[in-house]
Amino acid sequence: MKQADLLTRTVKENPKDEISLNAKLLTRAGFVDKLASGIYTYLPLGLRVLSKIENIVREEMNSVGAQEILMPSLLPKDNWEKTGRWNVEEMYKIHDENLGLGWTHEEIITPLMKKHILSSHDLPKAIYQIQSKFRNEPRAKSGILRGREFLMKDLYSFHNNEESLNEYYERIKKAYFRIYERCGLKDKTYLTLAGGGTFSSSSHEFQTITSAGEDIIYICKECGNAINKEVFDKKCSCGGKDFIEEKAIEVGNIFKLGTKYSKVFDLKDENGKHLIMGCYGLGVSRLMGAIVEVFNDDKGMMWPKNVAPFSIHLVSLDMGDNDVKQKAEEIYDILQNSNLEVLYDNRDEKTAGEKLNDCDLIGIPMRIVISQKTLKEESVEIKKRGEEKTELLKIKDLIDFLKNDIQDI
RNA sequence: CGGGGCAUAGUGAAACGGCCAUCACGAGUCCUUUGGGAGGAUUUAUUCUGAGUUCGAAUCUCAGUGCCCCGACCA
Repeated sequence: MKQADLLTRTVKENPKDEISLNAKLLTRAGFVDKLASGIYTYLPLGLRVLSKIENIVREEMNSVGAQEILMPSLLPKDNWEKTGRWNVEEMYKIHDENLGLGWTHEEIITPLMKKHILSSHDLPKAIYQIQSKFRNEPRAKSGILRGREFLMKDLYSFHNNEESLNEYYERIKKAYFRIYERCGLKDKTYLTLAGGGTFSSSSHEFQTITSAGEDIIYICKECGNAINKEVFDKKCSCGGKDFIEEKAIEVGNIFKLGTKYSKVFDLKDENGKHLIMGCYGLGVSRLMGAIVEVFNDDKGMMWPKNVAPFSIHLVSLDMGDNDVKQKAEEIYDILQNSNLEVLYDNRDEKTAGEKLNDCDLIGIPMRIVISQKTLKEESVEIKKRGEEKTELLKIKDLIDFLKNDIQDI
């Protein structure tokens, strides 16, 4: 992608109407645009990140045998009245229609499964979707961390015995940790015991430590897992004695639903036994916000390699110099042909300072600068985001270097 | 939903009830510039909406709307 053609440009000033760090940085760098409170457009750079996270989630869900579908967002009233969740605050309703916007999908997936799970031979099954959810939040806040419209992965599993559900529940825990690891959040994310809420006796949250978080968790020094405040206040269980209190943002939540919904919609096996369900949510757009909150410095964002909008930011200074310009174009073509994702700053009217500051703000993991100075040495300058160190590298060695080192970025 | 704050150009800010609403950045055109936000010339507004007070309102009053923050809420 040539930066001169990119839809968005960066801005120097923080938006007046955003306080949260993720909103400030994402807005200044042109990743998102706020349309209304808690409602954001994902612009080209932002969408690239969102899609990468989405694909990581998708791959990990597929790896535990879950099958992807896409359910509607516009949902008829009947199903919701059966579960008593039509007149809840979360639900946006369409005036004069018996339709509401989906904020969760048990009411849809459960009756849907009646058509496809015909006997215990069809079990277990795990079905998920990645879809925009709508929630009438009493207070949207913190940029893309808590929105009224947001992207969420919701997975539902169906079983005819506890062992099967428990086994799948544990597999999902592992899959979730692989997702957080691939997003660079492994060291910051804790499995957290949560209260049963309205649904069930067993639920876990995945909490990422950040001061932007809304929740308080207590991390057990002995087992490395955490307990949320609600549970902690009730009983200091888990055996451990030493806890560390941290602010955290909930980036995932898994539940054992039991038969709550299968009973309402009469979803059962051939023996007339109601199926047992599990439910596993993960906020994709919230995860993106959490990553920004964790990885940044005073100059901008610092994307982990797997979710970065591009893996290389190629910057050409001295665009007035034809030799530099020509060489930069050449390098860009070579990188493109090597299937590397490159944002190429080919803007000729921008000063060096502006271009380099944009690199820091946008936060692509590796920066390659070519200028009169480097060209004299037949080299380019390599710098990783977040490191001060720069090194000159002969242009002829560039591709080999990237092939070997791109994994380490 | 309770409490607080804010609303002026694309963005960020300034302006005592009184002259043509000012400045910076951005953007457009022309010229010069290029290793950490460069210089000159020129262009860039329905002061959120509606009512009211006043000779006169960006400024005061009332109502509405929107946004942010704290709390409550929250698969």
